[in-house]
Amino acid sequence: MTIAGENTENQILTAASQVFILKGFDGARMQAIADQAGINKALLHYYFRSKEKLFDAVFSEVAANLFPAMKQVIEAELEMKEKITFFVKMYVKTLLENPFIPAFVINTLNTNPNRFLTHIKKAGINPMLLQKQIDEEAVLGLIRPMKAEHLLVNIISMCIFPFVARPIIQNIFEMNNDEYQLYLESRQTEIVDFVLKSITV
Amino acid sequence: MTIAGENTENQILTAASQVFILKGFDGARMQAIADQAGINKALLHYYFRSKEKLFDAVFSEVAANLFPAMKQVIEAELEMKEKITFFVKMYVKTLLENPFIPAFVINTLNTNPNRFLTHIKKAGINPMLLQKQIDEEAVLGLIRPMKAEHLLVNIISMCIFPFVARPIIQNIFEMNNDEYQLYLESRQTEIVDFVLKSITV
DNA sequence: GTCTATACTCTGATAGAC
DNA sequence: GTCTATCAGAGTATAGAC
Repeated sequence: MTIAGENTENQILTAASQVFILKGFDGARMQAIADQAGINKALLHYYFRSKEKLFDAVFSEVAANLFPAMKQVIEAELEMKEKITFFVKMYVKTLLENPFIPAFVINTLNTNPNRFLTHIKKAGINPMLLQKQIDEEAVLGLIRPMKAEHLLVNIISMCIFPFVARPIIQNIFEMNNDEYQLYLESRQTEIVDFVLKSITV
Repeated sequence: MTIAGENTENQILTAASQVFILKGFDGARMQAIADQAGINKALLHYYFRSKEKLFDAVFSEVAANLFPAMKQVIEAELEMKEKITFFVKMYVKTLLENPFIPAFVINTLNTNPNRFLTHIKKAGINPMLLQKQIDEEAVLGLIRPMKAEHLLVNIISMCIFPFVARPIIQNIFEMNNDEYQLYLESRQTEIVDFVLKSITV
């Protein structure tokens, strides 16, 4: 396989990511992807047989990067409060670098559930471990007792939502783009504060 | 205008809502809407000139019901903690009755931002009022000082997110559909608890 | 591997009969 | 108002030359 081939394949994947993420599967056009990659439509089909297959390749890659970092933090050897602090900062930082990923996943999830289901292997996150730690620290009086499925979802909700509902929030609070960027950054410490205050006994 | 006409128009709007909400603008097919309404495509164009206009009609209706109830609670004459309790319970209850609306709005927001922008009149929510109340109650020591744009977004995030990320959450925590329904219901009190504990001085 | 040209299907929209 | 039939354009996919 020639070097040119490798490059083209990556070019296509990069272009496809951008278009699919921005428009979703149904809104994306093969022509737009070809343009973005600086090639023609025929070549897309040469490398990936169909639009579906191309989407799968993109989605796999995106999905693959969704959980591992999360899992690593969740399973780290840290006290819960440190873990939360670390997790939120890392997670919001990642989102700031990939602000359109969450909406893309949510969109796929809801309008093309079948397409998503073929990619679900398993998140790989073990909520039992998290629950165990919460229980232990609750006994020690470090935090209050709580269900893992609420704590984790609460935290992730607050991290992600401002990225997917941006236009609405920006409208309600009348922020311009620069202000919203600052707002998103400020949420890192804000969410940590909010959560820690809530779980402190 | 005949009664039959009125009925047909409503039939179309109902069918169109269902299809658009499930598939998004790009994924929706006029044929699917016609089938759902029990009529043919031509009649869709007779009542609404184009797919875009039909979508606008649907989206207006959905968007119109998004904020008013919210606004009413936010501007009610209640102490902040009561207000939050009332708001969360009402809001999650509304979502349980319309579980696909949030994903639909988020999808439209992100893949067809222009389409959404034509509908933004103004949320009508005045965050200044909320901030004023927070400030006043903070002085009285009823709650801790906080920025309205964080408190409100935190609350709404936690209410909405489990509805748009359902498949992922359900997968991680290995819940079946019945369990997830119970989970969603349990979040009403869970979110209230979580927030009140956080904002208590 | 990459291109141009084209086949074929789907879909939004219209014409015209009833 | 409602239907059948059909058009025009867009979009995915393929054929075939280089």
